[in-house]
Amino acid sequence: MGEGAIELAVSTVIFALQPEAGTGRPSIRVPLVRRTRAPFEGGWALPGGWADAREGLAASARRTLAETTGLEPAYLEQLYTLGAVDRSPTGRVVSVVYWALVRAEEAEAVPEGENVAWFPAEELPQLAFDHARIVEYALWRLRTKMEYSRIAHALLGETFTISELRRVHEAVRGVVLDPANFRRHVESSPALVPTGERLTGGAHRPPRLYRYDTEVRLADNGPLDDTEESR
Amino acid sequence: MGEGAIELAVSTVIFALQPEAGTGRPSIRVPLVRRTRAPFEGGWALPGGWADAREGLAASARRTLAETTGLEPAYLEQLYTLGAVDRSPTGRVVSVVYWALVRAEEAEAVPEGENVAWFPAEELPQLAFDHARIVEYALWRLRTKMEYSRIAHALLGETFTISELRRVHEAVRGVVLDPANFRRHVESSPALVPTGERLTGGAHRPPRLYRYDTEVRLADNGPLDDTEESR
DNA sequence: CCAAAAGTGTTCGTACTACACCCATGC
DNA sequence: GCATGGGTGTAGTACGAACACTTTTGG
Repeated sequence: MGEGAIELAVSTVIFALQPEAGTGRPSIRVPLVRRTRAPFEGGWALPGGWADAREGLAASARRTLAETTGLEPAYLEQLYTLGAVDRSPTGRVVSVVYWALVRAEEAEAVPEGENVAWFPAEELPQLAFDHARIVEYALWRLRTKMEYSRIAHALLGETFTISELRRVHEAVRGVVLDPANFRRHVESSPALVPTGERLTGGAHRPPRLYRYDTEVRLADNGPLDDTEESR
Repeated sequence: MGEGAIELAVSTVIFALQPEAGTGRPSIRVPLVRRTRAPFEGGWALPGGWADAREGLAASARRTLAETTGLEPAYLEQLYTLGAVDRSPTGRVVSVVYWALVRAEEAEAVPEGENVAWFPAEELPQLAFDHARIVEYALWRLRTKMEYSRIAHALLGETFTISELRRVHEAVRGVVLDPANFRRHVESSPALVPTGERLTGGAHRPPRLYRYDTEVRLADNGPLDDTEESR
């Protein structure tokens, strides 16, 4: 036993919401980086890099993310570990994949260029390795988890209106939600606390602003929660 | 970058139902193996071993399982990848952990001895490394998933009665279920098909036997399903 | 016939859906 | 004052929990 021929990599699927060009409606976007080395040199791939023996896996994810895109996600969770024998043409690579959510404001700050660009999650270019399937899985996970947990707020700013929160759900889950029922649904959670402030400057009745109680965990990840993950 | 100092291991948490000694009610059991090497020599640990560069991760899980316990699980799914820097005293080890279900009949066939033994999932001995937390997480996952998927049948034989299925749910989820409502609930699934046979030999009215349609997937694992997993 | 599990029927409460309606603000 | 999104009220419905009741076997 004891085999040294396996290299360990870490990749992250990052999601952010950005207003669509035509309509102003938010849509899911994913940042990709251009590969500067073979294999797939010049092709698009998920941000990531090699795991470092001196740091935990989540720390590696955060570090490689910062190095390649400059992003520091509000939410980070392990997704899956891929280890098919033939997934890299250069040798045996096992990838621990994370998925992350960043707030719209922070996503803006990423300097788009030749090496980093945001793509609509539904219209990705050809991706290196098995990264296309990874993104697909991450998207499925995001959608599934948004239905039963409160991760949506990791895509928003510190405070937000109920409409903004609803539009996040609508964009991610691809549905249209009844404003009245949605309001009651999220207001029933004690984690959603009104700030007392209102959002002024809009064209109509100024909506109340809310924030999430940070004491309450975003999602129930079971006994393995807040270990090296979950921020 | 490119760091070779990380060793990659694979472990599996296996669950089976075995009738309790006192009452005849089924209870969740986990097989553990005795460590034959330092660190934690002589202590109990999860079955596993080193990943082999020539096989996929799930294949490594199946192989190490067969080598250490002789078991070939009916259900196998990736659980989590642990990679804290200090989780092994001998160096940096990253473990890809799987969880599995085996049928009661197959669990019987495992020769208990000095090196392998079944323990009630709630009363485990001191475990090596961070394996105690892993089992806790796997148990949480098993319970959560049993509520919304149909994995229960992986703990039963080819055919089974609705009562047997209900007792599996009761044992795993630790609840008492109404037989009438449970029946209606599972019968509403088209994947549960009556064989036409009845289980005779009991003391009372012979119940109908059912089996699961194997065409239907056990659980929705999203786009990453039936890759190298899910048998 | 009796005990006990198999299996059916019915009621009740809750939670979600749909939608009617009032409120408050900028223009 | 009117258009529009913010916010409240309410009736209809689907689904699960509780439980009474009938059926079928072995002893």
